[in-house]
Amino acid sequence: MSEAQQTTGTPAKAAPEGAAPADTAPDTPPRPRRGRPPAFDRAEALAAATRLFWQLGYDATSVSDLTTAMGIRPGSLYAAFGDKRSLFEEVVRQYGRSPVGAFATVALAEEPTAYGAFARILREAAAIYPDPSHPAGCLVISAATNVAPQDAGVQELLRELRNANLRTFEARLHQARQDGELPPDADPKALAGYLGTVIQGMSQQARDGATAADLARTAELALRAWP
Amino acid sequence: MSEAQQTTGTPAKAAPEGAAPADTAPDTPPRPRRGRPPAFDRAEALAAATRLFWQLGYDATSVSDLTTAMGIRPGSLYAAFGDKRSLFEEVVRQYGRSPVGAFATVALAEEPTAYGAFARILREAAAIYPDPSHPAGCLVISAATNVAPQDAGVQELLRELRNANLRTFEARLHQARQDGELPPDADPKALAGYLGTVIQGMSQQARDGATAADLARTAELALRAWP
DNA sequence: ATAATTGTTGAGTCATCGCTCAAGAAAGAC
DNA sequence: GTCTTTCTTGAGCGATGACTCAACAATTAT
Repeated sequence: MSEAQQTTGTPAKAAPEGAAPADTAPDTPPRPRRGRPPAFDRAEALAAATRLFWQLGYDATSVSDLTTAMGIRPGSLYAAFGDKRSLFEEVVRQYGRSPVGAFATVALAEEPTAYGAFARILREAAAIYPDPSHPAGCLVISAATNVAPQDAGVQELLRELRNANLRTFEARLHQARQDGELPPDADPKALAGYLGTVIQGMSQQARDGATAADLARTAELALRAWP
Repeated sequence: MSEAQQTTGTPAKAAPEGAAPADTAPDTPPRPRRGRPPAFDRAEALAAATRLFWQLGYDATSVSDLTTAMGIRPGSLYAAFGDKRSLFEEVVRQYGRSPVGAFATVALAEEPTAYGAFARILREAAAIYPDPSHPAGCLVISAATNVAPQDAGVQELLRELRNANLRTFEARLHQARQDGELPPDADPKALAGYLGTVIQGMSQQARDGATAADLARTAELALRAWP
């Protein structure tokens, strides 16, 4: 929810409008803009930045890396995205709306039972995390684990997203207990913590070279703990 | 096993003898050294470096951070430990010999059954990872997840340690199946991957604020998947 | 046309990075 | 004592970090 916020004391002129206040228009309305048009595709540049942050993490990705991968000069980057931190936040927002970043939310919304939802989440994680079409693992889990103290806010941002996911898991499991899908002595918070632990572990395993088959076996074993 | 190795092309003069070729003498033999004695306690300095790397990770820990925490000047650090990379490798070696870093190896050596060993490992991880007497989680798991490309070797070092642990797990489980402790259709590699996944996830959870009680419940749930 | 607006460019800012080195200080050897 | 060895010190190295800015280019508005 938090917006841009400059690191230095400059009077905040960056991040003109981007994709945040899209209101009710989901796609770019063909309104002709005023000045010189951008020479690069904003979505493509954002995707390139996403790949870099996903693979290297926030701190290890330099602005020089970013401008090279995005095919633009620093001035364009700062004019279009604010600063490095704002760019990262936009990357995280977009990742959360992408299929790869939202598969858990989608499964929770679509599956009628809690078991069905979490079984699907674990099995899809096993397929998605090692998928070679993108960097291994989950960006939210692994892109800001080692950060310098001055970038602690970035670490906190992702940590809060992870813990919010845990609370969503817990709420769904609480509902399942009320529905009688889980026994009355089941512990929603404990089960949510366990499932979150397995998911985060699977992301790390994928980054360490585990294959989709490896993770699929892990997912099936993990599901045997279901009450 | 690899020793020092300079990053730049200088003819390698660093890391005089440190603690590596300790031969058969486990403690420092009281042999009086020749020149000016060091003005700092090497073990204490190493412990301070360990805390920093453990908390921030390799890249996010600067040499300036290190010298401040260790109470020495850069020249002393480089004379005593080689370069930043060698210092980190020594930190990792010492961590692997410490109680906190070796609890899994100890449990595997001491427990007669595989189940006993892995149940103890999960329960001890639940107690150790969030212990406030040191940084949260496991240094080997979390100290080199986001590293710049030029430090990829550090990432590879810890990754290899993690994968070696997985192979140790797998060997112990293979033995358990041969002993009849596990059913003939049990899959040692899959089970090792699952247990490693849970352990790595618990480390991340501890870094995200999970308490010892939280992780203890996770450990018990994880053990329910045992064949 | 001219003005206003927006984007790009390339050179450049200051801070910090890992790291080095000559000079001096503290010990044992002689 | 003097010599040799080892460690500490403080200044400083080149490279890279995130970031800025004046000048120019490309578009719409009038």
